Amino acid sequence: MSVTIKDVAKAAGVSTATVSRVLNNSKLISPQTAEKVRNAMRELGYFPNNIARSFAYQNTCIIALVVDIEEPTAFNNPYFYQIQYGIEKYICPKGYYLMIANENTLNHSGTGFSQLVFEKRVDGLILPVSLLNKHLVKKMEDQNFPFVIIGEPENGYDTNWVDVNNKMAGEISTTHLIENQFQRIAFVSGSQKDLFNKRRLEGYLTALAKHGLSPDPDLIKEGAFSKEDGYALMSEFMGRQNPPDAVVFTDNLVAFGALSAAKAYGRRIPDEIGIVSFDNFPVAELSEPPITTVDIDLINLGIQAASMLLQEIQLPSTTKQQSLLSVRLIKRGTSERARREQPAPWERS
Amino acid sequence: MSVTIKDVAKAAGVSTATVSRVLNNSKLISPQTAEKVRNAMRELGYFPNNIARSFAYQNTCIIALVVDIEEPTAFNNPYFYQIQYGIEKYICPKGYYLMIANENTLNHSGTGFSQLVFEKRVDGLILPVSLLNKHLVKKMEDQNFPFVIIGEPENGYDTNWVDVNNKMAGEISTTHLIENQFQRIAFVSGSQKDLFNKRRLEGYLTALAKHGLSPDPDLIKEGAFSKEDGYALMSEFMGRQNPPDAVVFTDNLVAFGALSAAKAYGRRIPDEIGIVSFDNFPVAELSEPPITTVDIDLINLGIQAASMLLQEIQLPSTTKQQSLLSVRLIKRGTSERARREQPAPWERS
DNA sequence: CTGAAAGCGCTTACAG
DNA sequence: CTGAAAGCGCTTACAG
Repeated sequence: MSVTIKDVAKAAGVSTATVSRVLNNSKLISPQTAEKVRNAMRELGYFPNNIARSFAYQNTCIIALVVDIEEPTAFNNPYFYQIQYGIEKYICPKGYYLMIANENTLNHSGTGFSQLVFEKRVDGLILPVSLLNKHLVKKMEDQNFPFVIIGEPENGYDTNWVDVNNKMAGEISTTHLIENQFQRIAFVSGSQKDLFNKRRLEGYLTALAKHGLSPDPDLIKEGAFSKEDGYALMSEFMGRQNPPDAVVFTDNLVAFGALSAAKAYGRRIPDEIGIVSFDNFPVAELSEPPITTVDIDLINLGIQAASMLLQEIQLPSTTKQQSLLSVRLIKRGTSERARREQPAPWERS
Repeated sequence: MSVTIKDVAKAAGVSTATVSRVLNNSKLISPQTAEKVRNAMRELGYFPNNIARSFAYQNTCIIALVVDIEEPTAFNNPYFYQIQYGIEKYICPKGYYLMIANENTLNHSGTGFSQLVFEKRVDGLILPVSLLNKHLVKKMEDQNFPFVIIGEPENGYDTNWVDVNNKMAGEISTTHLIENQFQRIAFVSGSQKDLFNKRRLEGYLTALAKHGLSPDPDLIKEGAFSKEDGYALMSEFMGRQNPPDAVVFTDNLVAFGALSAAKAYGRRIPDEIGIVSFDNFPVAELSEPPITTVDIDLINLGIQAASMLLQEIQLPSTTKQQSLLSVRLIKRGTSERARREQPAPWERS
């Protein structure tokens, strides 16, 4: 059907081995021969058949990102997609391609993502920690199959993983509020069953401790997931005898709802209530005032995961790697109190 | 290295052809033999090597979605990702896998996505209309390479494509405002160089015409892309002698900004100004009041594209298909005027 | 119903 | 520097 290495060999008057060597830029080939072969390729419109090449090498140069998405609300969270973008961006210039597999659909039609591994459809896997189950990992390790986990596993499980520094996120957000003279800082997270939320809480507690503030259990809440949860929680806070004067939220939408509540109750932001949240999307910049957030660079997280995986594919090692990415605070209107009415003369720009 | 069909054949005391037939559920095989072979597979822990299978069939059972994303703002738009989800969901149960290729990164490292085609890395392609250039399409057509375009091409270009019914979107949103007794309805879109914006405008004009309203050029604006654009435009509208009493926006964020402006100017929504927008994400539900939108089912768009592509792969045809998906209006607080103070008795629930 | 053999299009160790 | 040949692990037309 299409032009093969054989046709090129015949046209150039050389063997297929020589054509193959030209394809692979082998140093053994004389410039004249290479030239001749390349001309033949051009004339015939030859393209190497990657399927055959894969077969000879027994690899695919494909890695898969396994995701775990149930429609439709997951699309409000671009989490996986930024990671995906980072991965693709990193691997493409290195000659690798990205396959996307959704564990939910895979499971409906087979044995889940392990088929990708055992049938040699991909050279490596990046998967969220939520899909890490010991049975499967055991199998992959037995095969020396390269994989990287996104998200820190529980119990210091020894495997390749990358994560953002959630403790740092909790710490810098809290410290920022403390530096803005907030005194009673509450902490509102999702489920404390999730390790990343535990880490964030640790960071919050560390920041308080470093500044000699003692934590108040009444100010630590978990299980908030929606705008409505945020609204309800903030309302509850404001109804108290001794309410917090600032809140760290681990979720953007929750913070958005809380901000609405604070405004509805007539509180001035940030003078009377300070708010800091995590993640920069979707609403941090849209609210009035815009919300100070800990920005998490998920594109970079993807890049790190991909880099770790390709390294593992190219030179397998028994030593596992872990990588924790730092985060940075984007200061916006919900947290920065004016400390004096006028800047000092030397501070004017 | 790993277990092959040969090992299974030896263990089961049959030929490799027989093992292969069992793998493919051939009807020719006697139940007893099949049983024997399956047992051997189980004992040896055999998995078919998909690379070899691909090689024999000369296909990969992979299709690629080519996207066209530049970081980082594109992540605020989940457009591609919902489509991606729909595609994956459709193809996975049919034994196909999804590859993601970003034209931007591909171009940096080679000849763009055409390498996917010519090197036989994928069996088919789904690509956005923005990447349709005649040179490439010509090549793919010459090869009978299956592909589907997302988005209606200009000039009725004859190829397989899917799109949402943008004209319908423009029409139902405008009609909805008319039915709520709005009289001077403005239309604000992105660039009218984009066909989908032209189609939306057509729909708007059609709705006006059907209700005997004549369009006013002063009320038709293009080139709005951000929250800030929306704010500025709405402010400008409200400063006029004869301002619009409602606006159709083709972009969510623009509508969000416009809504802020209207509120800042003390207008009551929807009594004094009606607003309808397109797309349901990210802000339509978050604003106060929430914005009435035309919901575009991008997951379904992905499913339709995938379905069309697999059909093309499985039974190639010279006839091209086009598919236009209908849209529906989600009525929210920015458009529905109370027509009477009290519902009629028979309407009370 | 089953097997021997050719074939899918490359790569590469070996020989020269 | 180049070529003949074996090999990567399946599938399938052909013969029986």
